[in-house]
Amino acid sequence: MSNKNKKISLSEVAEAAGVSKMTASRVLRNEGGFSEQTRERVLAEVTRLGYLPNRLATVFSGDQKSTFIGVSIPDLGNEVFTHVLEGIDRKLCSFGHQTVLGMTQRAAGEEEKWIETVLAWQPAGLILTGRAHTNRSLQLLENAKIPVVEIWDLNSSPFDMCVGLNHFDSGYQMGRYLLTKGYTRLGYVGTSHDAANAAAARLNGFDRAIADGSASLKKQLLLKDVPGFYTGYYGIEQLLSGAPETEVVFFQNDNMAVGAIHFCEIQKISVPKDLGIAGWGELPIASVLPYRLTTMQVNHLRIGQIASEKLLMRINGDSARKVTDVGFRLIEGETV
Amino acid sequence: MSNKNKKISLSEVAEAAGVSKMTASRVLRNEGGFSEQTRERVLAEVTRLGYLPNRLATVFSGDQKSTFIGVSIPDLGNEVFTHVLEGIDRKLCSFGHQTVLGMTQRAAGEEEKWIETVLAWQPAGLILTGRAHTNRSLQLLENAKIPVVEIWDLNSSPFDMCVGLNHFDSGYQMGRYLLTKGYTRLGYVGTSHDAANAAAARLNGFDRAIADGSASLKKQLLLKDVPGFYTGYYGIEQLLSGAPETEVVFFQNDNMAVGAIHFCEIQKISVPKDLGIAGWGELPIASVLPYRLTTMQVNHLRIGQIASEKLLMRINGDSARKVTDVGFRLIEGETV
DNA sequence: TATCTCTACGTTACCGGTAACTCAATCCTT
DNA sequence: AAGGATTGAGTTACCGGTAACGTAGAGATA
Repeated sequence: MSNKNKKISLSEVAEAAGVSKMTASRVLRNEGGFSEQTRERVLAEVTRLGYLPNRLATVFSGDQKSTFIGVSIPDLGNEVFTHVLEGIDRKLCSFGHQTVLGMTQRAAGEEEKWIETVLAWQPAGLILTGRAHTNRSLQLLENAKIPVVEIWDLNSSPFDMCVGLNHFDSGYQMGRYLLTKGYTRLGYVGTSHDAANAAAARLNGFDRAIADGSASLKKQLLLKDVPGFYTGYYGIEQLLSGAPETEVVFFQNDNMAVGAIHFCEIQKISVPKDLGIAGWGELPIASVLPYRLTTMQVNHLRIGQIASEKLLMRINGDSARKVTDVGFRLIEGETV
Repeated sequence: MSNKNKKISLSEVAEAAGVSKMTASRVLRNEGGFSEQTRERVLAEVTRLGYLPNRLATVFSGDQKSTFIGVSIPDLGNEVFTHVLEGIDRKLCSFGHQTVLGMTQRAAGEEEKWIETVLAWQPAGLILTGRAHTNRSLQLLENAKIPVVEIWDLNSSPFDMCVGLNHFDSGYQMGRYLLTKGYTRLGYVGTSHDAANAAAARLNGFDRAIADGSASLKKQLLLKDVPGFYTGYYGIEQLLSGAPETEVVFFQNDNMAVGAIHFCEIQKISVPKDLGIAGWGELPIASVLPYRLTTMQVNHLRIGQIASEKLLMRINGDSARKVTDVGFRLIEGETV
């Protein structure tokens, strides 16, 4: 039945049906210009031979547009980005597009290499996490002439389009909030691993708020590890041993904050009486706590959905807003 | 500089360099048969024009093999599968392949549709989660003549290759373990949402162990929701209100188990004194607990890595074992 | 000097679809 | 009955690369 390693092409279907491949093509696209008899014969052969069209051919020849969308995210291990990716893929799928994944923050220059590879496949558009790109990356994007959405950190003058939130501002707001709570000796624990440098922007905002309020950032710790539960656990230990007078600590994300709370429980440090803890991102892990974690709410899924929507609009020739701010919301929990 | 919406092709590079496109092609592939002078002229034009090869053309013409790998996972919202996906993408990337993502378990028949779409792009191989496929899906895979790896649930006679663990056995072992701990009235809480039906297999195994031990499964609850923290929280509440005499509950995964423990804390139900709790999958969320959760350890990342390795071997013409069992390990925690 | 080989190219054909064009037979119109 | 429109096709060219083959000129060899 099936010839060795050779896929059935439209010509073979056409030949089997006794028509030219152009006629077969017309039948399959229901373009008209064929008789009912011919239609049935062609479709019968399609089924019998198990014919599947080769999208490579149509896209390559320029007759159809590609439906690939390249999506680069820093890290699947980071829960934050899997939510974003889920939002993206859901939306893209429902509009008949395919997500070509790239994890690009394991090594420097990885993004550039990935962009080059994926562009060679003629994608219809690109979604990139973060706003830092090499010059050559920008040149490649320029030449590609396809819509590009940068997500996560807001960029008032993006390469093309942008969806995210102002991480600096969210850090600043958290700083202001902690100051209004009466804290004067604040700490920060994060990692140097953050992909899009968004966490660094949050820290800068936090710093600025403290400077504006003339309090002091006693200690900031940047661990060389992934921003997870354990990093928070050991991070708080390390911070407190170096700066035991710290009154409140802002963490890179909720996972780390919850790790820190776990440490406090074991060490009988009362939260928030002895030490305040604030997280960022409103991750599911925080639901585990018997009280509400003070954190910053961000709608990750929505970032992905909006990014996809903008891209699809532009692919369809419509225009889309350059910058979309999804914002953030301070959750006044019970941990500060 | 850049012509409207038209990408630079090899012919244009060749023309600019004053050679035929064949010669330019030879230079780019470093195939030999050109002078140093010609090489320099061609490469200079490549840089100047920002030429990027069109992989669609070479793969389409059959001169090169595709480097796409289609990967279907049920749900990115389920942490378990993001770990598997991470393992897959890391390995594939490092061997120059691209992951084309598909989330296929939101609606029935979604997988079949996805397979058809992705096959049209001539992927080099496929990784599918789960072992249940429609007849037409199998027919499509048959015609495609590319390697396929089914992951997650073990299948002694897979379509092509298979990596995973025996979910039935893992449920059985958990059941046996709980019986040896002296429990006689056991419960189960899961969801009907489980993608690959692997959770159903675990429940069957659990059931069998209980039957073999002549204890009784008092109540099993299948919620119509995602298997997360909240589902566990409300699931245990519902189960206990219907069967308060239950002594121990096995959950579909750790997230649900931790949610249940949270409920117990609030209700002043002592774990494990008043109620035993067992999870499955050893997810990071369990690290939040001040004691070790009784659960089943599974190396998710490794499943993805092995699946990719087998696929890559077969793509390179080597043979690979049909079935790989990554196994599981009971973690005897402090919650039963 | 005639032939032979090697170098550095150029030419043609092909992959699998579709657009654009062509064309014969039939039907309709006045 | 002649001319025009419609129907149901077939033919050719093209997309961007590469394999396979062809070839002119230079240098080596007999």
